[in-house]
Amino acid sequence: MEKGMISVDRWSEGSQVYFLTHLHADHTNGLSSTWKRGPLFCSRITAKLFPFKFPGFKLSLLRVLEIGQWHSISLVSPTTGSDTTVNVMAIDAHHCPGAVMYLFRGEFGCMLYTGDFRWEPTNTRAQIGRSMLHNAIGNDKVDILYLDNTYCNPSYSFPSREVAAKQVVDVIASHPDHDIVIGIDSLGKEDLLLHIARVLKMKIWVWPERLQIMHLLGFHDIFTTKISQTRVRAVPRYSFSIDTLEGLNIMRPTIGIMPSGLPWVVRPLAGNNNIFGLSPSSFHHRSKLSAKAQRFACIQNLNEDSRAVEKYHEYIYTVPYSDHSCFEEIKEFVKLVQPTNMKGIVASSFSYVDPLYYFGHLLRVNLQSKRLSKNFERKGGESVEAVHTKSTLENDRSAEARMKRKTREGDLLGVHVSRVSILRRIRCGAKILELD
DNA sequence: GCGATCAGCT
DNA sequence: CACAGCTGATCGC
Repeated sequence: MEKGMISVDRWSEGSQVYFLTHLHADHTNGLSSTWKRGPLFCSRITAKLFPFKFPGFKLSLLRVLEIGQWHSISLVSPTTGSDTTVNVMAIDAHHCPGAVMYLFRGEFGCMLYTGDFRWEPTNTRAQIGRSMLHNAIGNDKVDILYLDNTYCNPSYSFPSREVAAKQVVDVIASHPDHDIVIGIDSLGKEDLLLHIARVLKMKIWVWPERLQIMHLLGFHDIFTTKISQTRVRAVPRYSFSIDTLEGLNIMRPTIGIMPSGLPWVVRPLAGNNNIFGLSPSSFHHRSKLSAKAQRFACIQNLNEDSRAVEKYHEYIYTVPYSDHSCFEEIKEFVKLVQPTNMKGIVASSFSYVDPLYYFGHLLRVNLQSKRLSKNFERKGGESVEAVHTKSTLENDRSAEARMKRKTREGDLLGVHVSRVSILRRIRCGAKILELD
C-alpha cells in the first residue's frame, strides 16, 4: 500500500497523522470510539467535546493544537522515505464551537484546508482570523486551498449572523403569546441562542444531551431542560417539521423558526402549495435560468444583501442564519489567500460547483492552472473531471473510482457542474501524499 | 450481542 | 433538493 502523510477530515487507512476540523457528523464519517490509526489533531474545544461524541476513545491519541501557534510534527516523507517536518497552524473558522482551519507547510509546499467556515466582513473573530492567517502565510504562497464551497454560487447571498440573530429576536418579540421552537443540530448556532437569551432576558430550553454540551462549552444558567421555565425551545432539527408544528398548535399557539442559509428548509407535505417565500419549486425554476441570467440575479442579490425572514408556512419562519460563508464571503476569502490552486471540499448532490468556475481568475498567476481554468470554462462538463483530477492531491484510487461511478455531468444553474447522483452529501476530506 | 454500514427520512 | 443528523434494518464477527 502506498504510504501517506496527512489526512484532514478523512479517516481511511494510510496516513501518519490525522486532523479533525470540527465535530459535525459529515466530517467524522469513519471515526469511531475504537479508532487506533494514529494521532488525531484538533482544537482544544473539539478535544473537550470529543469524549461526549466518542466515549471510550483512546485519549492518548488526541493532540491539541493551540489556535494561532505553529506546531512542528515529525513525519516520514512518502517520496524519499527520510524524516521530514511539517508545520501546522490552527485558525478559528468560526463555524461551530471548536471549528478550525489548518495551514500546513512541508515538503509538499504550503496548503490551507478551511474545513467549514464563516468569516463575515465585520465580525471581530473573523477579523482576528484574517490577520492571523495573513501573518501566518507571510511572504509564502498557498499552493493549494481546500475551500468550504458549500455556498459557492452567486445565488447564495445572506446577511451576517448578527443581522440574522436580530431578525430572529424580532420574530419572537412579535409573537409574545406564542411558544417558540427553533431547529438546531447537536453543535452550532450557540451564538444565536445566547443572543436571544440576552436580548429577551429569557432562558432557552434544550434537550438533555444538548444541555450537557452547553455546559461543556461553559454556558451555565442560560439553558434549561425544564419546560416550565421558558417559552423558547431549541429542538433537534430532525424533529422539526410541518407535521410537528401542526401537532404542537393543537395544544398551544406555537411558531417554528428555522435558521438556515438555504432558502428551503422544511420538507413540504405532499400537495402543499408553498405559497410563502421562496419555495423549492421556485428555486428550481430560478435554477434553470441561463448563466447570464444567473449572474444578473446575483447582482440583484448583492444589492439586497440581507435576505429577509420568510414565512414558509402558517407556523414556520425561515431566517437566513448560516454557519457557512455566503458567496461574497468565499470570494473575499479567496482574494485574501490568493492560492495557486484550489479545490472544493463539499460535493453536494444538488449543486456542486467547482470553485474554479467562479474564482479561477483570482488564482495566483500560474500557467498550468490558468490553462486548466480556461479549458474548464471553454469545454465545460468534459473538462470538469480533468480539473478535479489535476487539482487534487487525493490519490485514493478506489475512492476516485467510486466517485466516478457515482458522478455524472449535468448542466444545472446554467453552469457545468459535476452532479452526484446519490442522495447523500459527500465531504471529501483531503489526503496529502505528495506534491502534485 | 456488538459495531459498521446503509436505506430512509427529516 | 439537505447546512446535518436520527432511526432502524442488515451484515459480519
